[in-house]
Amino acid sequence: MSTKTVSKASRHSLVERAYDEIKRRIMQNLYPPGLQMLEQDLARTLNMSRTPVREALIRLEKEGLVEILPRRGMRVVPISVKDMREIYEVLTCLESRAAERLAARNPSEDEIAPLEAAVENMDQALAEGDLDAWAAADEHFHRTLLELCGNRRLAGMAFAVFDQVHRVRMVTLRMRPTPYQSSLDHRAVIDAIRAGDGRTAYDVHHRHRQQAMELLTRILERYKLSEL
Amino acid sequence: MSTKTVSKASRHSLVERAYDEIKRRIMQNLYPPGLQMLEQDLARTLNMSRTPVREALIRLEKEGLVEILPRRGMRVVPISVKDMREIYEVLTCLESRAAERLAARNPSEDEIAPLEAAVENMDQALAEGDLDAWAAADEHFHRTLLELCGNRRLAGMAFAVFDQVHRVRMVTLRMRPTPYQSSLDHRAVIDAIRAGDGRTAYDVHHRHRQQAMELLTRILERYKLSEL
DNA sequence: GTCTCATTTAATGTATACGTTGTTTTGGCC
DNA sequence: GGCCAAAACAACGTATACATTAAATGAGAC
Repeated sequence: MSTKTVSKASRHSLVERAYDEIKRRIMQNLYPPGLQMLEQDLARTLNMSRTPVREALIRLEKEGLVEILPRRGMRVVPISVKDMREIYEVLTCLESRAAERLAARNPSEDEIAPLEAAVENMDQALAEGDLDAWAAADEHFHRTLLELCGNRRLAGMAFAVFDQVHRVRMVTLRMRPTPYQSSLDHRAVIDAIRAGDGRTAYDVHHRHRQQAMELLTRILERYKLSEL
Repeated sequence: MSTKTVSKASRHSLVERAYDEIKRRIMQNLYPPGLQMLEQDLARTLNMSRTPVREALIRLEKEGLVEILPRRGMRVVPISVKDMREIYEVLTCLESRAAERLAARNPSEDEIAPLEAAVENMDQALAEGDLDAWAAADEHFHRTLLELCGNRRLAGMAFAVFDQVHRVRMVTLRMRPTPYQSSLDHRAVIDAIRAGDGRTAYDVHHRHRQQAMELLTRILERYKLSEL
């Protein structure tokens, strides 16, 4: 395998490619929870040597997506109900705080626009019965909220746990009742942000996340999905 | 450098040694903020090849202690006032939630004992005028609170940011007024935990962290410590 | 003197080599 | 047939090799 074969305009490093690709496969459930794979096999699959794969795996382990098993390669971390609750608890804290913070710093209408747009997309997707589009728009709202909050560390940490439950959200998407409530909640948060009312933004979003967690918990238990 | 030279009962891997050692040097300010160092030099210093050093650096970067500068090695991340506020904001959220959670799950007296002991040590250290011992005991209280809270992810994330400000706490330790208030706050949290009063535990600890942040901010600004 | 561009240099990013060690398999014994 | 020890194997952890490329250097024009 000559290094010249990498001709394809890859201004990205191999580590980055390995990282992106493995992460994508995990998030899209191509590498399902519990899957074990050797460094060698990953390297072969990705058409590179073990070195960049190892470095990508270390990053993914720190993000909680993967577990490095000495001498047995890596394992895709499965999410139990308990894990899910842990993650949502963290998300609840951090995102609510983000909403509060954003309200407190009185953002311009331009900054709020993407939030508004995301909620519009959620409603439209629901009207069209396109659950995948709804999920994408909802995720976009949450991510934007975090990006706007002005605390990079807080946002980064929330993103990490968000990615950990992405798969669970996708799998359970069609097991939950139609999520009409979400855009109502989000609009209420936006209103509070516009009004500069941090307290309300915090409370509304906090309740929103809390309820999402309870819902997911019930679904996982009802469908006996002990590990995802 | 033969691999057999590693005779010294090191059941730890080299990556682990590199990680621990570099982290220690950063936290103890032997590698001060802003310091740049090449992988080569680190490897030479630690008496190992670049491979384990690189892997350790990736971990440290994910923890926010170090920045990997492509082709220029690593840099010890300096903490600005803004960073400090970001970190304390995250700590405030997460730790308060930990306190609330711990109160809610009604811990046994055995579990509470280490918290109690930590506060005792803080008081004793203050009585003896031993600020370093006070800082250690205070840190111990905060860490124990997180360990007991029952949410591993929450605790892990809080630990990470806690480590990021450790250096700042140490440097400013002797610039702040004698911290008599801390043990009062901590005892109030313990009382609330004992009473199963999550709300109070949350509020008291939240205020405690918030005030610590304001104090640190003022100190950094007064002493013109723009980056630590 | 300084600005530009080619050349050189140095450190990296990645591949490969290799010894170590945990695991599996084999063969012998009961 | 089942169990245990020893050998074979496999994968890793680490070291090393090497091509790449960003940065530094220097020559030449103005």
